[in-house]
Amino acid sequence: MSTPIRILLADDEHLIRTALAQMLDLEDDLTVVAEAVDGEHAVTAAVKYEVDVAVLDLQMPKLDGIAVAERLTELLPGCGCVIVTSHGRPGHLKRALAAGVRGFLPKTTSAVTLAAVVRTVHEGGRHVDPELAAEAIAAGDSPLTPREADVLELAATGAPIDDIAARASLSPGTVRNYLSNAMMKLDAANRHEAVAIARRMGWI
Amino acid sequence: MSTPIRILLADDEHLIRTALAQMLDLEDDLTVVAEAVDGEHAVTAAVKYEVDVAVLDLQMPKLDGIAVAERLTELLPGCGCVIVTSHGRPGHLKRALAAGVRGFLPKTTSAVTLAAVVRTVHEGGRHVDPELAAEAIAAGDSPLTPREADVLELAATGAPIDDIAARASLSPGTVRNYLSNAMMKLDAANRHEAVAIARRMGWI
DNA sequence: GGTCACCGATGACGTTTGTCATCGAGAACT
DNA sequence: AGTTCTCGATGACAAACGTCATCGGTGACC
Repeated sequence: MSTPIRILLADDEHLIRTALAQMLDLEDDLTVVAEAVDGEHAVTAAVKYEVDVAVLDLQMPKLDGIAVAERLTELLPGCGCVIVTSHGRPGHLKRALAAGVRGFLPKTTSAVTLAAVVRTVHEGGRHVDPELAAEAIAAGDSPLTPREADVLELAATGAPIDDIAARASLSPGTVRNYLSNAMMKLDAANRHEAVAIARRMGWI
Repeated sequence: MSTPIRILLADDEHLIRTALAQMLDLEDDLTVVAEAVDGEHAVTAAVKYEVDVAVLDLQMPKLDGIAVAERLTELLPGCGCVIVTSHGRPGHLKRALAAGVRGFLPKTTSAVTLAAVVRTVHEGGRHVDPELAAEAIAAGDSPLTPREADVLELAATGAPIDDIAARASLSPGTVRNYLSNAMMKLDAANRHEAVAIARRMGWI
C-alpha cells in the first residue's frame, strides 16, 4: 500500500460530507484530499488536486453528480467516479453509466461497501448496487422523445398549458399534443400523473 | 464529565447513519448507544436503552421523526429530541416544536453544530436553525382546514377528481369545492400547483 | 428515393376542471 | 340566541384540458 487513494468528496449537505470524509479517512489506504459543496466546485477541485476517485452525491446545486462525472471523464480521464444517492431511480443509473460512472450506490448501503467500491473503481472495476440494477433492467428505457421529456418537465410545476407553452416557446396546441403523447406512453390519466410516473422512473 | 451523554441515532440511510455515529462517538462526552433504521425501531430502542438524546432523521419509514418525538415525550420524558433533515419545510418545524422537539437542524449545518446542539438539548435547552426559524415565521400558519389538507394530499398523486372522491368517500362536487378553496387560499392556478405550494410549505 | 420518426402547428370535439351561489347540519364561541 | 366556522352536498356555467385527424418540414436510415 504505497500511496493511499486520493478522494474527492462532493455533497451539498455539510453534516453528511464531513461525516463521510471522516469515515473514509479512517481507512488507511484512503485519503480525502478535497471536498466540494456543489457540482462546479467538485469539477474544479477534482482537477486541481488530481484525485483518483470522485465520490459524488447525485443531487447537488449547479451541476448534479452525473453532469460532474461527464466533465471529469473528459478533463481527468484517470479519475473514477462513484455516485451516491438517496433516491435511486432507474433512469439515473442509465444516465450515470453513459456518463462514464463506474460506481453507483444508494445511501442505504453499508459503510464498508462504499470503501470497497472506491477501491474497486480505482482499480478500473465497476460496481452497481444489485437492487438498483434490477430495477433499471425492469424499468426499461424512457419511451419519451427529448421534446416530450422537456415539456413534461416544464409541466412538473403544475403550471397551466399556456404558461408551459410560453416558457417552451411553443404553441399551446403543440404542448397539449406532446403532453397527450407522453400520457399515452406512460399510461397516465392526466399530465400530472404522467409527471409523477416519469419522476419515479428518473426519466425527467 | 462523569458519564457521557447516551445517544440514539435514527436514520434509514445506512451509510449516513454509521458515518454520523462514528463522528459523534469521536466526541468524548458523547456516545451512541443505539441505532435505528426506522421510526418504530427508534421508539423501542430509545426506551430500551434509556437514551438521553434522540437524534432523528425527519423522513423515515413507518414513523417519521416528528411522530417518534411525540411518542418519546410520552414514553421517555427525560429524553431530548433533535430532528435532522435534508428538506427543511416551515410546517415541519412547527409540528416538531409542538411535538416536544428541542433541536431542529438541516443537514447542511456543520458537524460541530450537531454535537453542540446535542449537548444543549441534553441540558434542557433548545436550538433551532436560525434560517429555518426565519422561514417558518415568514411562512405563517397553514390556512387550510384539516379536510382541505386531506383532500389536497389525496390530490398529490395526480389522480382525477373522481378517484380522489372515491378514496375520500366524498362526492366529486365536494372534492372540487375543497380543492377550489385550497387553491384560492394558496393562490394557485390549479390543484396541482396548490399541491406543490403546500408541499413546499410543509403543510401536507 | 422512399420510409419513418421527430418536431411544430391547427382546428374541432367532448370531457374534466374550477368557480360560484346556495343549501343544511353540527360545533364552538359570545 | 346569534354568529361564525367547518363539513358535506347540489347544480349551473365557463374555462381548461385531453383526444384525434391532419398538415408541412426536417433529418436519419435502408
